[in-house]
Amino acid sequence: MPKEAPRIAELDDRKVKILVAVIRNYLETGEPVGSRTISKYTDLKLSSATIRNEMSDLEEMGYIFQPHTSSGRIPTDKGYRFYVDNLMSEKEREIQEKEELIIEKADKLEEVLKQAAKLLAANTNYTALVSTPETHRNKLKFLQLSKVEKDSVLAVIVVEGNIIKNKMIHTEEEIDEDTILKLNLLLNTHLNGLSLEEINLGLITLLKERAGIHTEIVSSVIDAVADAIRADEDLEIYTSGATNIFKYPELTDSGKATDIINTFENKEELEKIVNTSLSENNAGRKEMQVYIGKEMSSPAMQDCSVVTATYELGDGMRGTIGIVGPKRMDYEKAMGTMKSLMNQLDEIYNKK
Amino acid sequence: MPKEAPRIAELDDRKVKILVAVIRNYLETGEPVGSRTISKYTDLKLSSATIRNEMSDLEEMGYIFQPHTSSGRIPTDKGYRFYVDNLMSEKEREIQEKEELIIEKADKLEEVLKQAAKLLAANTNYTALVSTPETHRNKLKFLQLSKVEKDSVLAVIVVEGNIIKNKMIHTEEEIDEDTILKLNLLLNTHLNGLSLEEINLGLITLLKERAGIHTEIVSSVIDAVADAIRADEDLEIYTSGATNIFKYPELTDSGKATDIINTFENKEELEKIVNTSLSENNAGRKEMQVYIGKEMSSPAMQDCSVVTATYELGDGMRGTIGIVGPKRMDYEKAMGTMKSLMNQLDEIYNKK
DNA sequence: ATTAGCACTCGACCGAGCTGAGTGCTAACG
DNA sequence: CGTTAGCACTCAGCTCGGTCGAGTGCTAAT
Repeated sequence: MPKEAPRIAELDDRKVKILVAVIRNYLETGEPVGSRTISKYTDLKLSSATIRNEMSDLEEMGYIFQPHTSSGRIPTDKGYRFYVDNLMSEKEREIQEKEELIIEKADKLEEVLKQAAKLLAANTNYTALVSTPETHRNKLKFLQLSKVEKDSVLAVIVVEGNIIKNKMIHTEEEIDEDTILKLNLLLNTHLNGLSLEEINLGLITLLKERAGIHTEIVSSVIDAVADAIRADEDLEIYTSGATNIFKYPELTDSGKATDIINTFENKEELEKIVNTSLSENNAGRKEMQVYIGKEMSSPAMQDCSVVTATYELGDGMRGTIGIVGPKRMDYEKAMGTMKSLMNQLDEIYNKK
Repeated sequence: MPKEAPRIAELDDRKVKILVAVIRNYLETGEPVGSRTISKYTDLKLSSATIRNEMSDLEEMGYIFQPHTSSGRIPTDKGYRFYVDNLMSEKEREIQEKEELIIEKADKLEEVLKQAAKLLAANTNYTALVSTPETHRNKLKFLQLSKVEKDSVLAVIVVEGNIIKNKMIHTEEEIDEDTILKLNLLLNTHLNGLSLEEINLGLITLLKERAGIHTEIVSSVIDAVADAIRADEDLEIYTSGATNIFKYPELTDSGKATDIINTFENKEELEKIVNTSLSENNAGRKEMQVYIGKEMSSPAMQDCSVVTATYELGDGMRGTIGIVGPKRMDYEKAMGTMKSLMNQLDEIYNKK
């Protein structure tokens, strides 16, 4: 959704310098920045009056604006966008080298992700957001039914990437060991190696026909298994450091913070962000996305920016990691820390 | 931790009536209540002056206090305690009948609990808190190792209550099917029916000795299984409606809300609450506990009250459900809704 | 024992006035 | 012609004093 960055040509060198000065300053202080400040802050030797003229131009072009008449300027979304797209290479690299996040290798992916979120939040002072990977393109690796009790059968399903699913299936009547054995064979020969999304309703009915034995139980067990396989809607999203947003006054006032935290509690909104990030990444091949203010659909987020990245675990499972902060967040730092984290995840899961 | 309720005798009838009036009024309005208000609000025909005298007494006894000189009174923790312990039977019953929460039966316990939290929060306008049950006293019902790949074995463990645990075990060298079969037999004969806490280190070493085959792999596999069994520290706590606390001005100011929400993010503090509730319930046989302000250890919670209850799923698994709100929360309603919810959980899991 | 009355306290609210940061415009300057 | 100095103007934020009203404590009368 981020529009193509405006051609640099639109702004002459001096305007760019002034714009950067405004933005940098605002990022630091969080307060509107005036012409006088800039005439000192920058190396270009110009009086405040001149700066004022230039700023007036910049305002007309939509890069900055005044919150009220005769106060300093602050960047617009367009201003930030320009900054993010064109003007932040050196500083970022610098930070990235310094950052040293250390993820402890944990047994469960879930734990690692939670930890990653925590680290990210702690290191940036923004809110971190991590989604579990989508698995529906993954291939079935192992499937087994076991009789646990007279009337219950446990289905264990392992897909590539060692994601394990369980389903306890209650049966009306007792089901004998022999049938289970046959079912195991049947299911394995037909489903093994298929990706989860390939296992659809058509295939299942076909399977039932071939089953040979046509009792109710068998059919219902197969249904249950199919259910479990398809139930990959368990996309979880963890957040950490939600209260960090209270550190930024412009988000604290008038219930904005409440709205934002509510959004964090509400999966659907988060999913949108995660998903656009995933698809964007898929198309664009950029490793990180930045969404600024209105570039996000969610109304509660209009005063925020989000930096997202897509992580990829060897077996093609992809998930999203995000940092949510105020629009005046330190993009360099956020992106630097993010990159550093991605590198680590890479090391853990892909180098092996 | 809640102290024994003061004997009613300490307060004569009239004082009780006045105290109740103060509390009820404050619960509704959230503002200090004065003598004049009460002289109207109650049926006892007394002038404000008399009320003032009585209130002065009540203040001396520690049931109410003035936020600043010459403003109305608000209840102290002691006041609330008295109210909760002695004075709220009729209204509660009434509400409880009206409440109709409907939990959809879901496959996974986890989902049901999350849903319960959501319902609770939505219905009360407070924050809900649900812990997954502890399982360490549960008995092992089913254990199975399966070879998934050359170098990995999957352990599936089912305990009473149909809690399923998985552990993927990577082995250095390939392990043959035969060994797995033997291991399955070994583990099952020795561990089946034991409660998780009975499976300790001693037992495991004993088991290894009896194993007969003494290769490294076997030993490491057994260790991994034991690990998985003991790893019941995955006590999860879900919260819902965290931002509801913003609805109560006395919690919103001066970063209190932030502290509270932070506490919600932080498991350890929550665990404390959950655990005291569990043990309290164990001892006292009361179905619900109320903790008011300083009765909780967590400093961030000193301005809150919590209503907790312990749910019990057939197989002896117990967890805690809580409602967190301001001290001036509507205890009747909270307890009523809670009770109603517990009844439903009971129906789902215990009536079968 | 209860009540009416009175003086007093104190937070909340409101408007006035001041200040300082910042602007836009104009005229002068190199 | 771009740049600058100067000036009038705007406006948010702060402080100050005054008023208001709710509420109390105390005393004297019932």
